[in-house]
Amino acid sequence: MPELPEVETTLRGLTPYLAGKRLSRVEVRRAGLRRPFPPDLVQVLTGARVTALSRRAKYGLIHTDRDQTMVFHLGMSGRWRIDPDAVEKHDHLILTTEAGHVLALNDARRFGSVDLVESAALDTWGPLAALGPEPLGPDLTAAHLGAALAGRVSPVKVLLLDQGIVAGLGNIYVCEALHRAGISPQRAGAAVRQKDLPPLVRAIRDVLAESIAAGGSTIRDYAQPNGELGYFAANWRVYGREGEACHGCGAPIVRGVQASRSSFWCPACQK
DNA sequence: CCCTCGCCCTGCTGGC
DNA sequence: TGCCAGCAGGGCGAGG
Repeated sequence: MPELPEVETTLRGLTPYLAGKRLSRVEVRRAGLRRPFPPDLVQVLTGARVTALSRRAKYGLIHTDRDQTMVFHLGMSGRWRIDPDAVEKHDHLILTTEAGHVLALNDARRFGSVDLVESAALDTWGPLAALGPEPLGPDLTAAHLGAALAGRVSPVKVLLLDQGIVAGLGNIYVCEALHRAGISPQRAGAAVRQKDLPPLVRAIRDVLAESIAAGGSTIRDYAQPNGELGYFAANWRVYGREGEACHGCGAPIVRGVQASRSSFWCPACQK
């Protein structure tokens, strides 16, 4: 499930193939994903040169020399396949570069998206404008988090999934960060104490940075046609571990549903 | 404004 | 072996 670290790893994998390169062919194989593809997608991208790649939250940005930026979201099952042996089911968009490399956007569940946005207006484009601070940047502070959680009755787990509070966290990394910080996902936002905030910020940063490092360590694999990513799964301490022993105290990890999504936590370590 | 819920979509898993 | 219900969940809109 692509969250911030997976999108970051994806962009690092794509950069050598796309940055500075001209797109010689753009093939759309279905009308769209979550939303229809922009009607002028092929026209705008064909012959365009990619000037840079970047990330905002879980969005990947492919900047071009045509004053338009292609913004993609991987949703639940999206991934880019690099130089695949053959076109596969769910390869919805295929870019070919001047150098002959093929990049296929594959998304079985089609929760992802592809948009074209005026490069000069990226910051004001709706989905990006509403985002909170980057968790690995300087703006995610204990003070910011404290202000965002203050007075909220929603569980801290649900609030951390809100992209307007912190941009880029998903279900897995929220569960992992809360475990590292010793905070129960069920605690109300308003019940997160001042002294809990710096450890929570640190936990968020640490788990994301460690996951990116793990993804980066398998970036060589990413460049293979099968496109498999290192998903950091071996390092999950609570996610998907219902009934297994907490690495910290040995108590069994429990699972609960919050806002229609699974939460995993250690009831002994997380209060 | 705050909060919850349901929808979208398909591959995988487990039960029978 | 085959069938099928249930589950996975990010973003977004509807409704209380």
